[in-house]
Amino acid sequence: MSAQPKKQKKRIEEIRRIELIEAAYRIFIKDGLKGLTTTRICQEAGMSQGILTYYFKDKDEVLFEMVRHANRILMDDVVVRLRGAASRWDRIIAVIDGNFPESRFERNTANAWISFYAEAAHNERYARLQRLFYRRLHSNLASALLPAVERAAIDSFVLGFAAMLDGIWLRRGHSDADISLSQGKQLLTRYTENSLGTAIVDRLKSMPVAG
Amino acid sequence: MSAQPKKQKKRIEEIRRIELIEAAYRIFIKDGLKGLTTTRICQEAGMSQGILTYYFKDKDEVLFEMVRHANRILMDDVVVRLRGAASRWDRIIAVIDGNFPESRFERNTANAWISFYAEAAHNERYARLQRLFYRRLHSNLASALLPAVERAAIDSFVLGFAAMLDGIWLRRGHSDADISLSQGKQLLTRYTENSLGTAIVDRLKSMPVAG
DNA sequence: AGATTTTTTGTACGCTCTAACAAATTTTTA
DNA sequence: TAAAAATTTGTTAGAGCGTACAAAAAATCT
Repeated sequence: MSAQPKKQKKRIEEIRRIELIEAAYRIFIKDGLKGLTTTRICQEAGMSQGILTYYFKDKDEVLFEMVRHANRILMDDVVVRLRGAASRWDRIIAVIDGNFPESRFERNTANAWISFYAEAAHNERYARLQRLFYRRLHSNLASALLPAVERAAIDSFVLGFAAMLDGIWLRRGHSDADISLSQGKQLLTRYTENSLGTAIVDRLKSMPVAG
Repeated sequence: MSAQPKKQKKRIEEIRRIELIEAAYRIFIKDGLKGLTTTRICQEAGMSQGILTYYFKDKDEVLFEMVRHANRILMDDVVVRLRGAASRWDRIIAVIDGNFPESRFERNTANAWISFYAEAAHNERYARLQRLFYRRLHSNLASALLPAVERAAIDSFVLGFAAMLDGIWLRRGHSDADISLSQGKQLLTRYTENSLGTAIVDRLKSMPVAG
């Protein structure tokens, strides 16, 4: 067996896996975890049912990869914005804006993630992802605050920040009309300003990011 | 047909319905909506399977009544505290304390409600309940604020309040260790103080509730 | 009271959906 | 063209809901 076919095989396998993950993602956004059956995933991907367990151990593995995929889409947004941030305050705004992507802040996406949260209560793998997401948020915010705010205060601040963020998405799940993108951002920005106080906010605005 | 037997029938029917609803509630708190199968509900109630559709139209009706029952348990707490509130500020504290009942602020209960939120995305009856819950919260807070704060400001405040409240419960669903009861109350109290400002808070503290 | 009817309770079956697997078929590779 | 890989089709086993029906109990009637 030469290297060529082996590579080819690997390539096709990778392609199929990605196609299935993306198909699962589309269904996830449309109907949440509830709509995700093996049959529907394969159908959405334009393949026959049995193919799923050929490329994945089981359905759970697809869903797990799909959630990582879905999160990466959101996180890439944050990463790009963080790069463009000049001041430490801009970094916080980058986190806020990144967590409210124009094109994705809508009912279906919100509900999809809520269904993920609900599932995480019974699924340890999902729960671990959830913890990872939280640590990332904490780390992103801490990196903007750390020299100006002490650790304990940061922990408490992030706790409230995350709660407000999740709560806003939760409400968006009710209806697109209940809360708008700008209202969401405003609530989080105000929370941040109020929690930190004007003195620290002013300091953050004048502090460059380079360590 | 005399009135006596007819009355008797009504009574037994009501008893059985309540027994089933309470059984469903116990399972709901333990395992969320996911754990609620007809078989398990009847088993928990100490009855046989088929009984459920004799007293209810279908499973959905039991679940619907169960959610109302579950919400009433939480709301009674709020109502009692509201009665005991002397100042308008005390009414806000009553809403906060009532939404964090000592005995029920734990992982399982939180996750049960999250599973309800997830379901509401696809179930119009649940969605209507959700809206009702939100209106109640809005009304409770507005009745404490209305003379001192204008309508538009109240709407925005309640939006953030609800988001923070839901977000805190959501985090409690992750783990009992992530956030404590007192931390939760503190976050909401601080949010309220910061949003309204010390001037208004002071006014509310000195305003009696009697209209 | 004894028979008859109604109400209540318990059981069993059928239908649908789903995940996972196995066998058969097609396609690709050597 | 033979072997290997990729894909499809069909099967199996299990869970859950709802319904139909059987059994038991209670109420009513004569």
